[in-house]
Amino acid sequence: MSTGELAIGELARRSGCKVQTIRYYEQIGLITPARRSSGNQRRYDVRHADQLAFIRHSRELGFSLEAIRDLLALSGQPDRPCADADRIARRHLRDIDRRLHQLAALKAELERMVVQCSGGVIADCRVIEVLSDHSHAHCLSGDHRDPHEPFAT
Amino acid sequence: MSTGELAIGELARRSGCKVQTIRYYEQIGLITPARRSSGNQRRYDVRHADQLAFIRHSRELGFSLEAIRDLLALSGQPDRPCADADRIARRHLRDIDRRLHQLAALKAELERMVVQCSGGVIADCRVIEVLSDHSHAHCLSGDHRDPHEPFAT
DNA sequence: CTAGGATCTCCAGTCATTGTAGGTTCAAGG
DNA sequence: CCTTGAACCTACAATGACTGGAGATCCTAG
Repeated sequence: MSTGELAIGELARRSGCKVQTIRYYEQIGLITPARRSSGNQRRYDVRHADQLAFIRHSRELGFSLEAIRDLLALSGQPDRPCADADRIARRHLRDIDRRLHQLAALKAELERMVVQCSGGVIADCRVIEVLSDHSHAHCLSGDHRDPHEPFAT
Repeated sequence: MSTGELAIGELARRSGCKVQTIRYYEQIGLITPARRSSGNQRRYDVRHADQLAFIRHSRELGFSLEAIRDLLALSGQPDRPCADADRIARRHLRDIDRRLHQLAALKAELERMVVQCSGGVIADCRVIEVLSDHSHAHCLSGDHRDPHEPFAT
């Protein structure tokens, strides 16, 4: 097939998205549905590759799919003022900034914990002690993150 | 009731966890199950408040429930060496640090996007343009975050 | 005794995917 | 033409860490 059309696997390879993810994006209406082959397989063209590149880059920058949906709609209307896109980006920037401060505070506290750990037994361990501390007196800052924020480790 | 026992709502109020969250923690075996009243309601004592304080503080510091499970087990064995607790904390610190760098890079890119937006129309909007850029040529750093990381906005 | 707030269990939903099971299609090699 | 086997299809379950709701029960103050 050299019609210039891409199968989903090829699109996935080029865009860096997984096959499943592309199908998911179609399912939630984030991308326009693909044309189907006679055997019901998805066939894509270059517009889809661009859309996916846009989405992927936006995701890499931490935009939610909802924000990306707005941004995509915006990008399809070149004549409208860009205040909306700017507003979305600025709000996102504020969030990033807030998170950055939170993380910095957490890092400081963790570092103090770890540095002070004497390498002895649990009973004397600063790590456990700090975590156990009801009063949070060890914290330099009350700037703990919102418990709703998803995190890891 | 002045037996020193707490109902779940009182425990929630004191610990800052939501009632639902406490039940959830019990369900997944993170905290020891509460004694039940004759009418099947949960009754807590001070040990539970301590456990929850430990969990909450750990969550605030970004530890996962799995890490907290390990930490809790450790904290119950005061005679064992604290190397394990230290190792968990250090690994978490590395993660935080990595995330901090990623966020800083994202922030820089977003700031460039936003600053360059001329306030004109979408067609000239740098925000959209940067997001659309297939080549990622605008990025100062290739240090984009792992798309698996949960994020917002 | 009654009112109402607190609690109970069970289940569904969130977000952004990822993974699996079981079946179909496609393209190339024999 | 036929067979392989990789890639594709749909549909559904799972992840993590909760949150929220429905509908029933309990507890306590008045």
